[in-house]
Amino acid sequence: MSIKSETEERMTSKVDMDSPDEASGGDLGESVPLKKGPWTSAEGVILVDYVMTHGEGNWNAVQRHSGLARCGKSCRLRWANHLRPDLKKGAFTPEEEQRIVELHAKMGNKWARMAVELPGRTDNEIKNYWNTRIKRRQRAGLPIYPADISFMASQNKQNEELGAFSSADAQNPDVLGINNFEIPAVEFKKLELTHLLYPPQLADIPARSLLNDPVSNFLSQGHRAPYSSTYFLSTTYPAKRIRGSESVFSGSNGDLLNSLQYQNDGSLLAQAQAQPLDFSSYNHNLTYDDQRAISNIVPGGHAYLNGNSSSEPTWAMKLELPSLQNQTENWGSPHSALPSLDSVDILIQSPPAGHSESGSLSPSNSGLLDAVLHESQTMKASNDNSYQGNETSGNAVNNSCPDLKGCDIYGHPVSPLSQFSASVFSDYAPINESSLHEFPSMATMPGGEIKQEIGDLSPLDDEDNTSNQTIFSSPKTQHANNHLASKDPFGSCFFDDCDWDCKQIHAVTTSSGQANGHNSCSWDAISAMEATGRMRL
DNA sequence: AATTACACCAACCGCGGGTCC
DNA sequence: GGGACCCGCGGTTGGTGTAAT
Repeated sequence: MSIKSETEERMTSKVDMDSPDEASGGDLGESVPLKKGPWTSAEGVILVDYVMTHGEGNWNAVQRHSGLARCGKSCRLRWANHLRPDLKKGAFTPEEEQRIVELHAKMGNKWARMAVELPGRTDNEIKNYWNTRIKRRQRAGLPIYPADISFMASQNKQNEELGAFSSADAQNPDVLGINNFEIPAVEFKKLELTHLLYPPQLADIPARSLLNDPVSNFLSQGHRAPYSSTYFLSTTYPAKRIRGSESVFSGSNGDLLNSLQYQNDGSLLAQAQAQPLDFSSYNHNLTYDDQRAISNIVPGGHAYLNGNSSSEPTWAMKLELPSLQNQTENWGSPHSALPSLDSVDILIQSPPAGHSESGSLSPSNSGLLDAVLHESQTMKASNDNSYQGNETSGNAVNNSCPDLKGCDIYGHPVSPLSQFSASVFSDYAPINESSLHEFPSMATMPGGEIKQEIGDLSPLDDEDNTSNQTIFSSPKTQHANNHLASKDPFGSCFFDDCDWDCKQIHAVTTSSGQANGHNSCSWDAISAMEATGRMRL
């Protein structure tokens, strides 16, 4: 267990100077040489302690306040990608992998936004996964997207080329914060026919997932973090600290636990940063054996996520609309950045004719307000089509797609993928011969020309995660739960370099105000780990 | 056993947007 | 209005582990 940390220490013994970029940040004028390279567990603990005390944000102040010789950017990255308590580590599940493919098809390389759709996953993880996947598929001579999703992707590309809205934005009402608007859904439904033509095939699944990957299996068997995208805001759209406020926390860290906001279903409504004391999601450095052992002890973990508190967050939260950066990219430039897969992706070059035939507002020829309205419509439509229910459309035949004419789309079960596909398709979905050339014949798709890359799935019900949430309720067992769960930010300390100083960790965590017993780095937990043989003291 | 190729991961870098002063 | 600062995103690089040869 400690091998990695020792290696890590050796690696990080080489200390580089900070980049000019960060050095120009202003607050770092103390000329303290900033360290680069891999983080040590000790640094991680310092950072965790800092965040627990001061909250997220103001990263450049970390060095100032904690003495951590890391630039703010590095701190933010470390926190966001590794130390954040809501991270879901381990291999992507097949469902997640498919979701990534879908998301990429509609969003392109918008990793952060994809991460919002994949609770517990970071943009970096997704990006790494995708890049690896691309390489693998290119080497294998496979298209980047499976046929069904490829079609979707091409549509998305087409939309972009037409200066249309990014459907990605429309897919994210939380981001827009206007999901309460009553705007008639006027689009997309006709495209539900896709689910008839393309049974939900898994996108390509890496070899490790096709194998009997214990981690994947573990995760796919329902051991998932009980997060839903409704509350998982990730670091992509965090509620920022109000500039100038020294701390976002009004009280002790104990208050933090009470300041979490939950929805009726028990899911956490407030931002992930509101729960900096839940370290139950850190299994980054655990081996599978570790995870298995832990899962045997504490199935599910995340005990206190299922808590119930209606109190308002006490930290300063600034609600903000999303940046229009992406929208404007899509609206303004007909040559806006395309998914980076252009060279290999299958593209559909279709005429813009019929673009506006739905009667929906088109941002391509209107101003911001129209754009917002358009997006609202899109959003509403996508909401109507997304995942729940088998609502079908009365006007679902896409006349612009000859191959799809006449498809009876009524009364068929709607797969999540298809629902998704429908939601991301716009009303213009023409397809030309070149694209059909590239695709396997649509007529043959359902039958099996498409390589079925993975067998039966057991789709996980994100809505049903609550069953895994509360396992232990007593404070004492909750200690163990929080820290023995497979995602424990202190796991790296426990498992990597326990020799470092568990007592120090304990001191750090308990001194940070977790008086209510939640999330403190309990010796109960350590003892429990010791009992499993997964930890040495 | 040694070498190579690949997969995976963590971290850095540059850039641009937003906010504050 | 403009500069400074902060933050986040996407691209890229480099290290490590592992399977294949």
